[in-house]
Amino acid sequence: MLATVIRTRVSPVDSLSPAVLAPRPHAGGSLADFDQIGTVISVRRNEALFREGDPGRFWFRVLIGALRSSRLLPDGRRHISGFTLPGDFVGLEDIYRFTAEAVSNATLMRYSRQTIDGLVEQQPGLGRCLLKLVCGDLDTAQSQMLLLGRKNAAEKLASFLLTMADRNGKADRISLPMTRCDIADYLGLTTETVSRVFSQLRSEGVITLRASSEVGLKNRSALQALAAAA
Amino acid sequence: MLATVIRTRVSPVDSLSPAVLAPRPHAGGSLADFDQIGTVISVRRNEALFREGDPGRFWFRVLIGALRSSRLLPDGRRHISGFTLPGDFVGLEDIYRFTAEAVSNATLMRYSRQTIDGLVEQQPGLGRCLLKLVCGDLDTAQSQMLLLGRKNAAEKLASFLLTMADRNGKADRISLPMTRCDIADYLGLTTETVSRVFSQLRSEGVITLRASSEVGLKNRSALQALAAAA
DNA sequence: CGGGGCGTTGAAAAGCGTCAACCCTTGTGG
DNA sequence: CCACAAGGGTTGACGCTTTTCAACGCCCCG
Repeated sequence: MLATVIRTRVSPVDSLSPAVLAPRPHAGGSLADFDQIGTVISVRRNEALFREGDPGRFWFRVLIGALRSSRLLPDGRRHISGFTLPGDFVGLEDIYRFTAEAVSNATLMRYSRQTIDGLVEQQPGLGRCLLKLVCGDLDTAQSQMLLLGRKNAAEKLASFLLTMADRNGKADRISLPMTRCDIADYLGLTTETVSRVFSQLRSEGVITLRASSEVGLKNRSALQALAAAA
Repeated sequence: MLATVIRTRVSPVDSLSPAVLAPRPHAGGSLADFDQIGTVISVRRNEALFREGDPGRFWFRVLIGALRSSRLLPDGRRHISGFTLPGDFVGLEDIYRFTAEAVSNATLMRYSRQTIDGLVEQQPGLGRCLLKLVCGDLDTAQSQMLLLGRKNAAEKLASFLLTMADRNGKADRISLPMTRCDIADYLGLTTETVSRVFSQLRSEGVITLRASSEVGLKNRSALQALAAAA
């Protein structure tokens, strides 16, 4: 096991773009209050932020980089329930229900759960914000269940690429921080199948791949047709 | 489209067992306050309580019967994100994210969202209760994603049967209110595969089937071994 | 008595997984 | 500076699980 998975460093917070630090649109304004009470920390690629079953003493928000939230079956099969990207929160539970690891070197804000509970006690609007955040996560989870249970490999990858593009500022080129294996464990596929569908989409001219992690969306409507609903 | 999906009837609430009306163990005591402000309604099998995209004006709790929450792809493929059984809540969103229909004739408590918001405003503990409820739903959803993405048909059905038995009071015989098709759409399978796995488990002596909806758990540890983690 | 919904079973097909080989990049140590 | 190892990615061949398509039985209700 890793000895110390969380290491505190001096904050590079001044170099962050304001857009990243601003609350997410649907989160409501009050979340900005949290910026006062957080600590900036860093985690390195593949380090765990917390593990399934740990007491949930902190809440986190990604500033730079990306996290993955995963669960394991006893025989080692893994599923990734989500990726946490800049601006997103993770870890609002009494006891963590999954393991959170860094997909790439990442910089985070860490909020003490006690402090948050205190703030919520004072400002009831903040509680509504948290409730909305978790309801949004639930909505996302239900979309993902539809994907996992009812979409084929190409539809899964198309949905994934469109979602990543949207979260990445709706650009037509995305830089994927996670490996093919991470994507496979997120979509309920194997790395080989993910790789094959990437190749297939490229050969059809739907996407470009200048490097394996650099995806250009050449034909968005084709992707949307594949993704069907999302 | 159904003209009136919600019909109010005189309450048969006196006939309910106290266990059903009591708050769920992990929900905290304050939820009992809601019993004062609700209306008892009935829905008939296959009637919709609300539909994806409707404004979320009510919150519901099942007293008798069962509901299914489902989403559709444009071509008709369906996924059921969950079943709502006696004691469970459903519909805590600004805008409903899925369609809720009755799996069997059902009796529900209906709470106005406005009234709930007012109560939460007065009692901050209530907000924490709701947050915990939604976090629990998120936990369940993530387990289900692991199931959908990484378990095979037999493992899926074993997990499902054990979960249903637990929710049904941990008995060794369960009466399934939903059809094979509902189960299939919940587990990301087809009705044929569900039926085949039922037959296979019966032929292995793991379960009994006196009727297609009456399942006896003969060999719980075999089911648990199949379900692996859940 | 008849019809429709639901469930079961069989045979064939397809999609995805498994296994294996190979390439490329990166980083490490001699 | 180069050699080599390790991790990630791609591609091919093959096989298995699940889906698809079809037929049929059962039960309930009109």
